[in-house]
Amino acid sequence: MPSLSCEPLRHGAPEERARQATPGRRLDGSVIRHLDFFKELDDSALDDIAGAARPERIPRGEALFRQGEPPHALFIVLSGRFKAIQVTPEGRQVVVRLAGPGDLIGHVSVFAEKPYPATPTAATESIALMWSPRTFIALMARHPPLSLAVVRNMGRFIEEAHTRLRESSTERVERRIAHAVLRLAQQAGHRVDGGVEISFPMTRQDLALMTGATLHTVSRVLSAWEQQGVVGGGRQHLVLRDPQALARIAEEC
Amino acid sequence: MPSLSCEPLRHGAPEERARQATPGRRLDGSVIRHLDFFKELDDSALDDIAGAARPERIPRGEALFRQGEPPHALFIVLSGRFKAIQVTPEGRQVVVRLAGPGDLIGHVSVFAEKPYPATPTAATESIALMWSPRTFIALMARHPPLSLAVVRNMGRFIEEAHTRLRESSTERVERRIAHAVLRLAQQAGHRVDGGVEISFPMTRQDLALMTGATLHTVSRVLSAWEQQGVVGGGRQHLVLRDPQALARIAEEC
DNA sequence: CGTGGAGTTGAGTAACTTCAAGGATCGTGG
DNA sequence: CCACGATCCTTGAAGTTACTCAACTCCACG
Repeated sequence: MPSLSCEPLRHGAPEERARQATPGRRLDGSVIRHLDFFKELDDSALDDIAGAARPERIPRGEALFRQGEPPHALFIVLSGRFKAIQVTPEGRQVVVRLAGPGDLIGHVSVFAEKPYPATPTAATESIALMWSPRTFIALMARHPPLSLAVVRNMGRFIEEAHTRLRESSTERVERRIAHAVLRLAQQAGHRVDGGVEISFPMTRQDLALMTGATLHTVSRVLSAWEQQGVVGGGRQHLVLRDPQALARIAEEC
Repeated sequence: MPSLSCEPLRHGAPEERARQATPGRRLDGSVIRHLDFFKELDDSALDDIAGAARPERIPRGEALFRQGEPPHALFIVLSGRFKAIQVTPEGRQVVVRLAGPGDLIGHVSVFAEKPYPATPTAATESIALMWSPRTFIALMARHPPLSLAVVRNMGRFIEEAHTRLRESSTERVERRIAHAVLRLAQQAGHRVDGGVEISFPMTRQDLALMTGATLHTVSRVLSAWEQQGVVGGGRQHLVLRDPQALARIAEEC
């Protein structure tokens, strides 16, 4: 791992965390039953798992935790969206990941017993469940299917990382952006008349951070696409008008 | 996932696999006890795990399996080195990973139940243990610490992927190469007089595939470093003469 | 109605790639 | 032992992509 010596990390705005933990009674399995992640688990396991969790509401713009902190918890997203931003020692940023309902956050650090590698910020108001490392590991030992679910989830995770890695080293910017937009549409798009809309605020800057391009290049590319009627929308708002055309741009032989 | 429609994948040379499975008796825990990966497991568990495995000897240049195949097994490296090469739909290659003793191979696909995403080729003569998916999943259920070990291992995996992802989108080629070489030295270097030697054949081409650069650029960069006395060696052979200098190149603010 | 975040667009340029040609090193078979 | 083909490596020159720098517009929101 590269040292952090070069420059003190800046962790975005220094706002205080004032998250709201819903107080009171233990949760039951019903809050997580619908999530794909838990589909192999039976009701009593679900109750056990949910019962050990603490729910948190995270307002837009707030972070679940911050890069560099020791991993004190792991989370699963119930609703909303997070973008995980990693800051390099030189102060550059990268969006390493987007997470939506059913995605685990922080598990990698918890299992590896290493500091969180990125800061996951709520892109929209979100709700997540939280467990302490020990609690969760105990749950895994108690419910083997949970282990398997974690492993499967991490597998998908790795696949995505490798896909992006491959893209970023073999593909030109325009294509990378096309892939990123298609992935976004798949993960977080909903149909509207005349296209698929990305259902959370997405700036050119974000797209740039996701593709390893600059804000400027992304803007130029999107402008060109807009003229061709491939995408639409403006200001933190993206609509895919012609997915086929975009797919062609992404895959062109 | 991008479709594979563009062009039929070429899988390198069409040599037949003539691997040698050591025949005969069940293995016992002694073959895996020394591996870091298994350090949380007790002797009876180790015997159980090793006993269910089949050892394979893989000569240099042979593949453990091929990209696109359904995952019929997962492996752990006992000795040797593999490089996992992914071929893009357009026919470009990327080295997504290097694996040495104690590393799992194929687990991601097995758990995700998706085709293998890359072809791991032995960079030197290697020995690996093999399990069928069902066997291994049963072992995990039987030995919770094994699950945990898998999860931890995948965690490190993800971290590395993210590090590379970040590097490849924020760093210039020279630095990416510096990081790659440092990582190599760390993972597979041994001290020799006047430096650290990478202990398996490593071509400029490989380095290029690992960093998303071209063979030519890598060659130029290494030539420059050689003149400065930072690295040495030739033809598939790399010696780090001045790790400090390289670290400076890699981290420079 | 002004302020700031978000986006656009142009001009210049650096970093890499591509193209091209040739040199070094290895293994193999005569 | 030497010639050979196959890899691997080097280096120059030309060409491109996408970045940097810079100025400007648009819009939302207080």
